[in-house]
Formats: sequence, structure tokens, C-alpha cells
Amino acid sequence: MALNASRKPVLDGNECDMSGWDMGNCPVRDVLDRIAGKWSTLLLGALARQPYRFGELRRLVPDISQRMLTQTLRDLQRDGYIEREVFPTKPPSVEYRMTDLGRSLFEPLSKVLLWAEANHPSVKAARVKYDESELA
Amino acid sequence: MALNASRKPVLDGNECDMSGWDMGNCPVRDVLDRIAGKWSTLLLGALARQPYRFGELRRLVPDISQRMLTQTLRDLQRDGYIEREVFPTKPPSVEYRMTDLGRSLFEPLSKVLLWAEANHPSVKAARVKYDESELA
DNA sequence: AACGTTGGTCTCAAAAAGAGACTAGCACTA
DNA sequence: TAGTGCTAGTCTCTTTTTGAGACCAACGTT
Repeated sequence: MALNASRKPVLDGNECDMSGWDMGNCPVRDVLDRIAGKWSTLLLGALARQPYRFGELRRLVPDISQRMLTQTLRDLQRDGYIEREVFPTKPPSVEYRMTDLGRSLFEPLSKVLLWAEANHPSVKAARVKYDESELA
Repeated sequence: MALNASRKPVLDGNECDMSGWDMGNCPVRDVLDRIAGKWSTLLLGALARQPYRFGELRRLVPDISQRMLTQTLRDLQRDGYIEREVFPTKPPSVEYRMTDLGRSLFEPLSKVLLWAEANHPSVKAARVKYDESELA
């Protein structure tokens, strides 16, 4: 069992300890599994800017299927991040807007999005390097 | 086309603007689609604490299949967040540890994890409320 | 009368994920 | 010496998730 002893903690401890988390059944997973989807963050990012209607979102995110758009919006609504309002126009229109809870979530989440934007080159470079070494 | 005029921006603008993002093909999606998986954040959270070996990670995250553990670790390695080292022990052992890029990502990401932990009750409450209203 | 627009649902095919058997080489044990 | 377990995976099969696209009803426009 005695492995190599180079097991110094990566974080300082004041950052985010996370020890004592039951990986198998923890609240973090319960929350994160919902917003971890391919489309969730994208839709949250859009609705963080302003409210949008169903069709507008579909045009805004061109390669999402109506099926997944409906489903993701419902999931986000169920978890309380967005709310849905129907307007009795001639063909009824539906508007989605962010809730306070959603805005509260998007505050830290947007930091990750900004990180992704800033560090995209590093990630791409890492991929190239990995693929080259695998090619051998 | 003239929709309801209640379109005030949700964020102040100094927070995270995100306008001008091409939703269809943007670097943010390219990066995020990889770490958005069900297991990625979990493994990053574990490896942020300390290096782990394959079997240790499997025991740490009890309900991940070996198949997905292998695959997720390789994806994280390919994007440069973790690195893999093989030790020539009798049965060869493999250690995974976080890179500087991974630590850099985990800094904002951990904030989201902390948010999830803190706001789990609100999310659960929202779900109950939604399910009750749907039941009607 | 034909067509577009609204926000979806339904069905079927494709992709992804989960479950579990299987591998090889060495150590320990009976 | 044969049996068992450990290592880090891979392979196959089944189930779940996702994607593509047709379809809906009512109204407005052409």
C-alpha cells in the first residue's frame, strides 16, 4: 500500500478543501449533474444576457434540436434557474427568463466560461501534443 | 418581430458580457463540452486534492464504471488537465496527477462546486415546487 | 387556398454510457 | 504446485441518451 510519498495537497486548504465529500452520494453531484449537460451552460449564458423566446433560443443556438431545447429548458426550470411565461398572443409565445437563483449560479459559472475562453489555446495545444504522442 | 420590451440586461456588464459569442462555434463550447461530463468535475475534484492511482479513483467514485473511468481520464489528459505516469512495479501501477493547467481551471470551477453545495436546498425546493405544479 | 409562424410532441435511428466478463504477469498462500 | 488476488485496463452486450426530422392546431398573411 505504501506508494510513492509525493502526495502533497494541491490546494492550500483555504481555497477549496473538498475532503470529506462522499463522492458516491453528495449534494454537489445532485446539482451539478443537471447543469453539466452539453446545452445547459449555453442556455444559461444566453438567458443571463436577457430573456428569450423559444424560437429565439433555437436560432441563437443553431445546432440544438427542438427536442433537447425543450428538455433542457424544462430541466433548468425545474431546478429553479429559469422561469417560463406564456403570452396569449395569436400563436401563443413563450418567454424564458433567469431567476435570482439562476443569476446566483451564473456568477461563479461565468468565471469558468471566461477561463475557457482565455485558455482555449492552451487546451488546443495540449490536444495536439497528446495526439502526436499517441500517433507513435 | 417586435417582442415585449422588457429586455433589460441581467448582468451589469462588468461581470460577464458574453455578447458577441458565436454560440454555434465558439472556443468556450469546445473547452466546456469536455469538462461538462458527468464524471469530469468529480475526478478533477479528487485529483485537485492529491494524485491518485487508477484503482484508488475507482474506489473513491464507487459508481463509475472502469470503462468510463478510463475514458474520462484519457479525455482530461488529452486536454492537458491531468497527467499520467506509469510506475514499473510488479503489477505496473499508474498515477494520475493534476497539471498547472488543471489547477488553473479548477480554481474557478471549485467556486461552482461550492455554490452547488451551498445552494442544494434551494434547488431541491425548486424541484418539489415544480413537481407539485406539474402534478395538477 | 396555400403557406408561414408559434411552441412544442412523436417516432425512429444513431451515439453514448453502464454492466460485467476477460486479459497478463507477478506475489502470496494453501 | 495449484489456486487466488492484485494491477490497469479492454471487449462485448444491453440500456439509456441524444439527434434528425415529420407532424400538430390555430391564426395571419399573400
